[in-house]
Amino acid sequence: MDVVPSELNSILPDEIMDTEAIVMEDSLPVASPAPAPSGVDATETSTQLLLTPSVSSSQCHTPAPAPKPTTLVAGGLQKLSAPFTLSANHQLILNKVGSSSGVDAKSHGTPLLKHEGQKLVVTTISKGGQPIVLTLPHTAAKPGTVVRTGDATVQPQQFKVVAIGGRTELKPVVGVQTVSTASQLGSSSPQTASQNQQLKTVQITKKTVASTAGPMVTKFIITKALSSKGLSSQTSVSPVLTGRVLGQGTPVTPPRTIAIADTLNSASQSVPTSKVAISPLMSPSKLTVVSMASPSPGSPQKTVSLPLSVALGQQILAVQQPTSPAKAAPNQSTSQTVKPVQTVAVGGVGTSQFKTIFPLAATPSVQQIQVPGSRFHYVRLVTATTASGTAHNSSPSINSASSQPAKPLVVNTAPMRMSVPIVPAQTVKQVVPKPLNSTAQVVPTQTQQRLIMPATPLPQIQPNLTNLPPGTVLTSAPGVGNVGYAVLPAQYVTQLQQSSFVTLASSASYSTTTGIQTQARMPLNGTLSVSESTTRPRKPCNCTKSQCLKLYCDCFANGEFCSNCNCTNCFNNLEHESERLKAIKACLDRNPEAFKPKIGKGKEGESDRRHSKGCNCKRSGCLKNYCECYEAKIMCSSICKCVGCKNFEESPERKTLMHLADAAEVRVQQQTAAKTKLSSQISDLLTRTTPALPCGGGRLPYTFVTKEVAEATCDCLMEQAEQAELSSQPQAVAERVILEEFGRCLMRIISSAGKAKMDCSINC
DNA sequence: GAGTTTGAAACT
DNA sequence: CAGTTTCAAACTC
Repeated sequence: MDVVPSELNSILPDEIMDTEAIVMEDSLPVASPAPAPSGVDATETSTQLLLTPSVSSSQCHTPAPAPKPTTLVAGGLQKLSAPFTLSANHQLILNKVGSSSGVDAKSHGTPLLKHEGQKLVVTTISKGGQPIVLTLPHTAAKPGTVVRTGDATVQPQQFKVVAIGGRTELKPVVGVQTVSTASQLGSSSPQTASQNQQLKTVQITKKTVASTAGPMVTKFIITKALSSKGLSSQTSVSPVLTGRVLGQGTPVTPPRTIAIADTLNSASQSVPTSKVAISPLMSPSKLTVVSMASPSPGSPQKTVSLPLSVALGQQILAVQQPTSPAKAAPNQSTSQTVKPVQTVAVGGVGTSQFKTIFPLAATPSVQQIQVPGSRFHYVRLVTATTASGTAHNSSPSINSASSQPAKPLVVNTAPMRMSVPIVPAQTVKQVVPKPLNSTAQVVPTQTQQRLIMPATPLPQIQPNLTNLPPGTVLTSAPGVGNVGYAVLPAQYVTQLQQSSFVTLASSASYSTTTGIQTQARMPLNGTLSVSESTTRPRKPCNCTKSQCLKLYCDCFANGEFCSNCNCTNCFNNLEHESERLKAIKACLDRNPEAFKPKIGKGKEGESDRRHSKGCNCKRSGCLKNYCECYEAKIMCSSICKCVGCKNFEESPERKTLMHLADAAEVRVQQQTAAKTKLSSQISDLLTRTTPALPCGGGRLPYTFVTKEVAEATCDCLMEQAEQAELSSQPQAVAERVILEEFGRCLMRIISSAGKAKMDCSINC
């Protein structure tokens, strides 16, 4: 992976997004959160991972030196406590427990995970310059509210690494270890394979959620198949993050370790890398990284190879593919079979999103770009610089990589898969990337697995890196070196990859997609499943005069390309990328925060969410959707300039409206439930009435109740009725006689059916 | 579905 | 910064 120049980092934002938590609900069994050690800031939780450092060039072919925990996260090790745990179903769970603050995310050589409010930032800037950023939305504790980590009432923040592949055996985890136990790694840890490498520390720090709504749990799911042989192969190719799960407070969970490979330049051609582009999330979301490595149940080393280079929040999450033992051998010629890059695009403001990460066939690296002041992180896609320099040199040193930040960037044209979100079908576009020297091309009907990126250099955009539209992904443009970017909304990246998903799903070796989809349907907070939230169709715009290049257009305002909209003369697409970029710049010139979410966190003591600018309603009373506050289901605040506002807490009008809305919603739910039930009953009925198999079935052949049989039965009943009438029988007696006849008819039918069935059984 | 209302965005 | 115009969504009929 190439290195982002330090000077660039200095101008990039350290804030990724200002949204709600990605995932706030965890229904999966997890280890109990370890109690925070004494002295821990009760308002925060943290998890630190001990990572192996990048492998130097000399280490690629030689055994790595003994483990050497080199860096610990600022903020005090004593605050570490949250472990990774690996559940029985291959789920690596990183519980957030104790915490510290003041983490310097830009400390080179210090990968770290920190949480700021609802924002969980996992930043790894190794010596190789490879940053890892995991960002979760803010969830700042309310003033005066203290939630103690380890408190039974507080659910743990979690990172979850799930291996999907049907493995029955857990691999020993190597690599995840809290700092407090770092010293144990080299001496007592059985996962000695990791001892050959230096250790890096990753800290995950998150303030404990203290909202009145109750503790929230952030769950980050990374699904990966376990590397078949884990560490043994990783030592030569990629740095391995090693560690061990702390058993603090979780005696039932045996300490396990996980090896997380760290993608570096040295492995850029042979070590898979995953990327995730994530748009700001306003509501709980889950991110799942699907491992494409085939499971290796027989692996002697219970090791999870988890390449990690992740950026959350409208950005790129780069995750290195697990390096299989064989493929990770020093001879990188065998590494071509490794699916390298995964990209996840989680887009959409204000909606829960669930995206999956899929491997790319190519091996582009990811450059994490942090823009100061921006809520977004940007990632530049780069391939290994030159084949001779990195691809074939099995041991490029990390330092050398970091010292070459300005390598020419070339988008790898090899087939690769990128983001594969669960998106509404209507948004699906299949795109076939063109060669690098060509412009972007969208081919809706083809399914080649190449990613096309707009090749347009964006000199006019670069000065405004801090305010690119949500979901924008900066990718390297061919032939322009580091200064070339292509701007893609994450949503579009998502669209680009849809075809890959299909192909992926059809591959036996990537059967994990089923699991992902299953997870995607897991309910969040018991209200809305991820699937529902992500598959909710984006409202199409109807722009006619703005060309969808002004903020009037919701698509454009949300940083999305128009897709299946009703707009006319739309320029909000790749075909008009240059115009679009100009429009973006124009908007940013007018308002540098034009693409930032309007609904953000309010001042201390105020509601968690409020309109950033406030509304200016005059006639609606702020009780119609004309009002942006009301539309966002938030109260008007002091910064609103509305007239006759009725959108405040005690407003009787608002309460009435809310009640009506709730009632309507209940009715809709009831109707939906009724429809579902009815549909189920009909389906069941159809199943029942489906002619049973003549042989072997437990049911009688209902087909015996044919029209003729029914008519004959009716004749019999009528005959009984006539006889009763002729004999002047009382009505009650007549009815009884008719019913008895009906019973006899039924018995005959059943008997005949049973006999036929029996005969069939004999014949069969 | 057409027409009206509304308020944000854009413009002056 | 204020006033006006433009625009598209929300709303009504």
